[in-house]
Amino acid sequence: MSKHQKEMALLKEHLGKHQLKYTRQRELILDAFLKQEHITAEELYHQLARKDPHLGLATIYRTLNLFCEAGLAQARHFGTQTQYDNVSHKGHHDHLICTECGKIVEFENCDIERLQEEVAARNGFVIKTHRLELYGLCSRCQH
Amino acid sequence: MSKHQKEMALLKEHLGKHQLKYTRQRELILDAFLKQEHITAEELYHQLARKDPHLGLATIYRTLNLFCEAGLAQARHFGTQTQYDNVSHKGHHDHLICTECGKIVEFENCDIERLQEEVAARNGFVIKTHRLELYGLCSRCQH
DNA sequence: ACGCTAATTGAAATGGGTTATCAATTTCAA
DNA sequence: TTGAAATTGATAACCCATTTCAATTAGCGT
Ligand SMILES: [Mn+2]
Ligand SMILES: [Mn+2]
Ligand SMILES: [Zn+2]
Ligand SMILES: [Zn+2]
Repeated sequence: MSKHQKEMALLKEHLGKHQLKYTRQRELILDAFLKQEHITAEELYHQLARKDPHLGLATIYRTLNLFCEAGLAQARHFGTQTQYDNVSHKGHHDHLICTECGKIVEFENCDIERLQEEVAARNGFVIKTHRLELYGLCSRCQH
Repeated sequence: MSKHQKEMALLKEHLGKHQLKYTRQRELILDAFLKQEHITAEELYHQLARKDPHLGLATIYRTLNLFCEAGLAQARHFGTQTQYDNVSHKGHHDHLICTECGKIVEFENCDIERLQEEVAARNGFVIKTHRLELYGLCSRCQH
């Protein structure tokens, strides 16, 4: 029995509802994707090149977008590329980014998260996702 | 005396500090930019095409990036394009975005801003800018 | 005012990430 | 098993933004 029973079931449910097919490529990509917390299409492409050198980059993109629609993944534009977050990993975090050297620090702050919910509620919104990025200079680049 | 005395002074200060020049094009773009709350490079390009049909799009991009460095503007990737916010117009604000109907609510929350500073300080960063976007469903789209 | 040098410009080419196209292949329900 | 419909991989197209480069211009020292 596979380790990712639940996610595979979720995907197959989505496929069934939309007359989509469960292909060898989708299985391959799903397996690789679920091992990650978050990954880009290019990274996944290079990882999978070993298992199947003929797997196309377009298929990776198509499949990751499919995962988003099925609720398995969540796209997050980061810098120039798109990160696809594995929703089944619970580790939400935000980012501190040094505009000088590119250093990135991940952080989590539940007070901020709570205040975001309050702001949303005050405006009648229900938040599904969010992005918080702080740009500045790291300690090394301040001099 | 121009209406945008303060912003022009800020720009000229930045130019002086970096051996940059005050050109006809930069003056033209500054005037048009300061009339907006936020605008894309393409929009500005079309607006200014009437005043100077030879003004190049590359110059618009270069100048808007210059404005960002001088602190007059703030770039915000929104949808597929980049919005350049006029900092003097509204001051800083963040966004609540409905993923269903596209409704956008601007908000400001100084508690969140303060906590951001704390997170940054704890990691040795000095924040220059940030972006906070909350995606979800507005009250109308929740049904 | 003049001349020099470095910054700036416009037009066009280039870039990077993503999506569209399309003929060949594969899935899966009948 | 069969065949319509979905999928695939290779590649072209996209789109916004940046880079290139020769010609022009700004602005300092004289
Ligand atoms: Mn967060
Ligand atoms: Mn803010
Ligand atoms: Zn740094
Ligand atoms: Zn809505």
